[in-house]
Order: sequence, then structure tokens, then C-alpha cells
Amino acid sequence: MTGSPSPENAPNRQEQRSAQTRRRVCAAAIACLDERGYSETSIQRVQERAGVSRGALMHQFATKEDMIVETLRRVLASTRHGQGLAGARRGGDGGGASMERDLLSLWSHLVDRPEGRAMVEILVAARTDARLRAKIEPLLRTYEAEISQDVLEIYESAGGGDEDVIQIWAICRIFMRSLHLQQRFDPDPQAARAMVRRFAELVAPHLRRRRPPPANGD
Amino acid sequence: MTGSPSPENAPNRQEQRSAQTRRRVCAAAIACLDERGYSETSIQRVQERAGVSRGALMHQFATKEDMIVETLRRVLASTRHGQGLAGARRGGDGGGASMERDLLSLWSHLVDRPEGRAMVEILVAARTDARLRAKIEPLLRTYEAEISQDVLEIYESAGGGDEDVIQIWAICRIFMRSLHLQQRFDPDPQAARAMVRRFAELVAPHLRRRRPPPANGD
DNA sequence: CTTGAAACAGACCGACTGGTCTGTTTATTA
DNA sequence: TAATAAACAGACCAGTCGGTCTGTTTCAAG
Repeated sequence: MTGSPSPENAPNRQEQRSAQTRRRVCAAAIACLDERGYSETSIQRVQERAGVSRGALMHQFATKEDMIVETLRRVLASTRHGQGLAGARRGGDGGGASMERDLLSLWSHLVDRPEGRAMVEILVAARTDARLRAKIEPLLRTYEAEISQDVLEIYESAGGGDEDVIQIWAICRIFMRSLHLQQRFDPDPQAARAMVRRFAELVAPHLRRRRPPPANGD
Repeated sequence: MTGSPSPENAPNRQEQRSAQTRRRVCAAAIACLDERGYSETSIQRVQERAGVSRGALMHQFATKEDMIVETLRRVLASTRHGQGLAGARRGGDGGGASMERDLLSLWSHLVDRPEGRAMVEILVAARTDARLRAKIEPLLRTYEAEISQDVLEIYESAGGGDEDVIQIWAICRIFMRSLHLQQRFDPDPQAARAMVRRFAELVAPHLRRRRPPPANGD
């Protein structure tokens, strides 16, 4: 009908198709990693779940490794920009209880999610797969550097310097990562949250906010 | 020569052969899980590494699952009876520094070992494999109950009751488990130990020994 | 339109998987 | 000793894996 194509559509229809395929594939990969684990996340299963042909998938990702790496890249990006520390920023009172909220928020909005579980699957696979590890290492370095910067804007150490804040935060991440496993084997579904809460109590005295968080009704 | 067979050998040669085959297979499985990961721990690789024929392996373990379950059973048993908390018991001064030694000993003698890494591989696999999970769940329950009992003999909570001791110890185990991954991606090989040390400082104030440990030169 | 490349579709391949099955050897027992 | 079963050996199987390859469709540019 209208003879004028929208200025955005004209020059990049192919790019958009590629982008959508890649998006679908990575989303399917995340779900598959979460539900089936790394080794059961086969190319075939992912392409079926993504509603994409094998040819399309293999055109976008030459190897399974490439697919996994891009998936991890998206997980890390969403982890940072999504609810990230922004969720934690809306803490309560600036004291110890705030720290507890931050960690609980981190747990339920980031770690205890398909993306968080997918990430652990990739990390575990990379432990024994040197090729994959080499490919994801730079991603992880960048990610950790960014996270450290974010954390340093919010917290300071009660005793040591900035390095101590980073180390303590690393301890928090490491702890929460493997809480998934415990959760799967624990009959009490609330046990994980309780564990996070107790853990927060151990850590809270060693970190404090640089400035009190903005007022907040929740 | 001697016409009298030793009283032990006569009645159970077959049992001994079986036992040796199972021992070899599980040892090979641990090494393979550690070095290759769960999905690359194929029956073929394990039997080659164990120096055992496929027929022998499949005769002792009807399925790969059975092999893995028995391997985990042995890992848990060695974890408990081996250096277990006995190593931790030989701590120093009964104060905070003792706790640090206990955790460092646990890390280097138990967790940061082929057996410890193999255990994590099995747990991760079981997260997304309901059949495997169902088979190892009772093992883990028993194991955790035993560990809890051991820990309660040594430590008491600074504030709460026995349940708090158990929960804190669970937090310690969960943390150390996924320290493997961090270690693989960290350029500094000493970073893991440093992290354990810092972690111990966070936890130490919340646990104290019931009785001072025996005197000890190391 | 024509042309060339990007995006996609799906048949196909050798390698390897967990598991089965048919023998053969070794140990136990009557 | 003969007989029975346990332990072992290894060929074999259907199914799946990651990856390749040959077409076909869709798009961008002349």
C-alpha cells in the first residue's frame, strides 16, 4: 500500500532476521541448560525448542561452542543490566538488614533463575573443557571487573580496603552459585532462602553502604 | 607346595575378584569425572582406564547410573573416614585461628581433590537427571546426617542452638564446593586458599569448639 | 529486472554412546 | 571328578551426537 518503507526497516531486514534467530536460539539454550544440563543441550534439542531449522542454527553458530559462548554472553549481560544491583539498590535501612535484602534479592532475581542455573552448567562444563574455557574466560574477566565496580559504588569494607569488598562479594557469588544443588536435594523448598538469610548475617558486619539507599516503601 | 590354603582365601576368591574390579572401576571413574567431567565419563573410557573389559564392568554395574552411584558411595565414605574431620580436629588454639585451620584443612585434604571434584560433577549431573538424583538422594541424606553429628561433637554455636551449627557448616560446605570453578578461572592459583581464609574469618565468630583440641605442634 | 550473497532448509556422515548378547574362563560345590 | 554359576571377554546394535554439504529462499544492490 504505502510506497514509503519505514526508514528503519529498509537497510537491515537481514540483520533483523539473524538477530531474531540468534535470540531464539540462545533463549532455547538457556531453558535447555536449565532443564536438561549441558550435555543434554544438544544442537538438535535447541533448534527444535527454538523453532528453527538446523541449517539456520548452524549458519548463525558454526559450532556448539559458539552457541554456548554467545548464550553465556547474553546471560552475563542480562544479569548486569536486568534487575542486577539495581534491585539490590532499593534496600531498606542502610544497616545490616539492608545487606540481607540485597542478597535475598540477588538470589531470587538473578541466581535462582534459569539464566543463573544455565550459567553454572556452562561453568561446570568449562572446567573440564579447555577449548570452551578459553573462549569464555575473557567474558568472565570483563564481567567480574564490571561487577566489582558496581559493588564498590555501593559498599565499603568495614575494615579493609576496596579489595576486601571485592573479595567478600566474590564469596557471596560463589556461595550462591552452588546453592542450586543443595536446593535440588533439600526436601524443604524454603531452605535455600533461609540459608541465604543466615549467610547474609555472617557477611553483613563486614560490609556497609557508602551512602544510605534512597527511601523506599518496600 | 603347601597343601593348606590360607583360611581366608578358600571361601571367597570370587568375591575378591569382584571387589577388585569394582574398586578399579570406581577409582577410574573418579579420575575420569575429575579430568573429563560427567558426560565424558563414558563406560568405554572408564573401562579402558580401569584396565577392565567391558563385559567385566557391565557385569558388576548393570548401568552407568549404578557405576556412578557406587562411585559416589565410595567418595562419601572416604570423605568421612579418611582425613575427614579428624584432620580438622588437630587444630591449634581453640580460638578463631583454629576455625581457619579446620576449613583450610578441609579444603586441601577433602574438597580440592579428585574425589571432591568428582562429587560435584555427580551432583550437577543429578540436578537435571531425576533417575540419578533419586538413587543418590538417600546416600546424601545419610552422609549429611553423619557429618552433622561429627560437627556437633566439635563445635557449638556462639548464639543459637545445634541447628545453627549444622546450618553454618552446611554453608561452609556449599561455599567450598563451587570454589572449584572459581579456581579454574582465576589466574592466581593461591586465590582459592585466600578465599577460604577470608571466608573462615567471616564464619569463625559464630562457632566455637566445645572443648579445646588436643595439643599439637603444627 | 539481474546478480550475488546472506539466511535458511534438511539430508547425510562418521564417531561414539549406553546397553545387549553370545561365548569362554574361573571358581565353588556336590 | 562333574555340574552349576559367577566373572569375564568382546562383537554387536540402534540411537544420538556434532558437523558437513547441497540445494532453495530471501534480501540488497546495480
